[in-house]
Amino acid sequence: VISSRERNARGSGGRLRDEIVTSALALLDETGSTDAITLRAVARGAGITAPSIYAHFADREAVVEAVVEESFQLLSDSLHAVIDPVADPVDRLHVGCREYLRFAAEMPHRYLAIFGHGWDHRDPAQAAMTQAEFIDDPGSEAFRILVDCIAGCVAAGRSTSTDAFFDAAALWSALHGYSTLHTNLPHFPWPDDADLLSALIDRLAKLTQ
Amino acid sequence: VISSRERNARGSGGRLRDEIVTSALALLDETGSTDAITLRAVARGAGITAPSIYAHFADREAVVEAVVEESFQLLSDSLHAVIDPVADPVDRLHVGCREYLRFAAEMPHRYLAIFGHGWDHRDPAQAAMTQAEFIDDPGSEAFRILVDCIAGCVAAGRSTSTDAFFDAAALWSALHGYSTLHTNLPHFPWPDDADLLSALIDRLAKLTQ
DNA sequence: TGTACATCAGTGAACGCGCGTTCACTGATGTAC
DNA sequence: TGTACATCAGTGAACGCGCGTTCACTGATGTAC
Repeated sequence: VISSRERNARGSGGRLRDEIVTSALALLDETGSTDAITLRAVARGAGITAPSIYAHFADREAVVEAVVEESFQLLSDSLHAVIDPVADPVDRLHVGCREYLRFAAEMPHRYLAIFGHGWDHRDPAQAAMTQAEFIDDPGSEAFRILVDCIAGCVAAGRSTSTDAFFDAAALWSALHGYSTLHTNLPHFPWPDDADLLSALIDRLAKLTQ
Repeated sequence: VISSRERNARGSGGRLRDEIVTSALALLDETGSTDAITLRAVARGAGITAPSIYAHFADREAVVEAVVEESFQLLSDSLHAVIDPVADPVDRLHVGCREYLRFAAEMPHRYLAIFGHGWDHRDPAQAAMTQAEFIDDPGSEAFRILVDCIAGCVAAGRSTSTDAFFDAAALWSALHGYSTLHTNLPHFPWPDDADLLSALIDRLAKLTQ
């Protein structure tokens, strides 16, 4: 909570906007639900009054959307930062998956905000996309990386996959399920993290040893 | 919404309790979040006034807990109903997993109420359990069935798994991830349902063809 | 250099709402005499 | 068989709360003359 703040300078349109998003992200991290992102709580955290938010966002929902978008961008950036485009494809796949799990484990609430409810961002109530459409969509960053890694393994003769999209969907499902179950059921006697991850990757990406 | 109702007879302690849980389940099914289970809305649905609920539940949280427990019981019962104990172990595994996905697809909100947030039911803030403790816990019904199916495949020489618990955890993660992603991202160009399920089972339970 | 003014970031009071929970109560029903 | 009474399922008003959103406003700051 910011107790006192100086009024922003004249042309500083974006500054308060960022502070609002930062405050909203903090609320999400603390409480674990986007429901906790109320305009009054966000304003409290940013050291302003609630009506000020309307200069930067249409309504409460727009603030939540910005939070989700920011979180998704952070996930994409994390994955890109960690994947060396010229490294061994099997290594790239392992490193990328490990980073994905790390993000989900360290920022579970942001991860759930992205994939846990809805995914209405992009297009509301529209028909399903084809695989080609989905791969070309700018919002599919994270999944595209996964498909590319598996295709790279196939090209290098390290995977027997005959359908990189299919196997990427299978692996993504497993990564997502492991992440969310691990977060929500900490009492479960989980096997060793690295062993389980390796098993999921090896078997679902059909890697050859 | 029940518009009119007769007063319950004298010794009918459980009747209103059941009607309250039914109303709460309907709210969950309609709105998709346990947050929608408010005492006033539950009462409206049951045709009573909100304070009447306190005769049967300590507070709002107790109602939500009852809803989650009821949902979990339904899942366990569905799995048991569908698994023939004397059938071919590979078939049992497939049938059980398919039923699991069916439950999650047809009652996505109940499924998420069970596994989506917390899992505090059982023991709050307690240490992780050992595998043996978890398997013996009466609340582990669904997972125990999965382990048993895989162990059955191994015993029949149809699986090369050397650690049924490990592989069950992997398969469960994948089933859970596929279920929740499928619910939350209907726009994603999912591969054929049966193909993906077969791939997950075959590879993660290490079935031999 | 000095002053009037337009701009605009942010305020503070107010609205109507649905909520969880409390409290004193009502009135039908089964039972004791 | 008739009547007084205890039981108890359920009511209705009220409380204080935090919420999203609106509205007229204030007051510091940059700019035009």
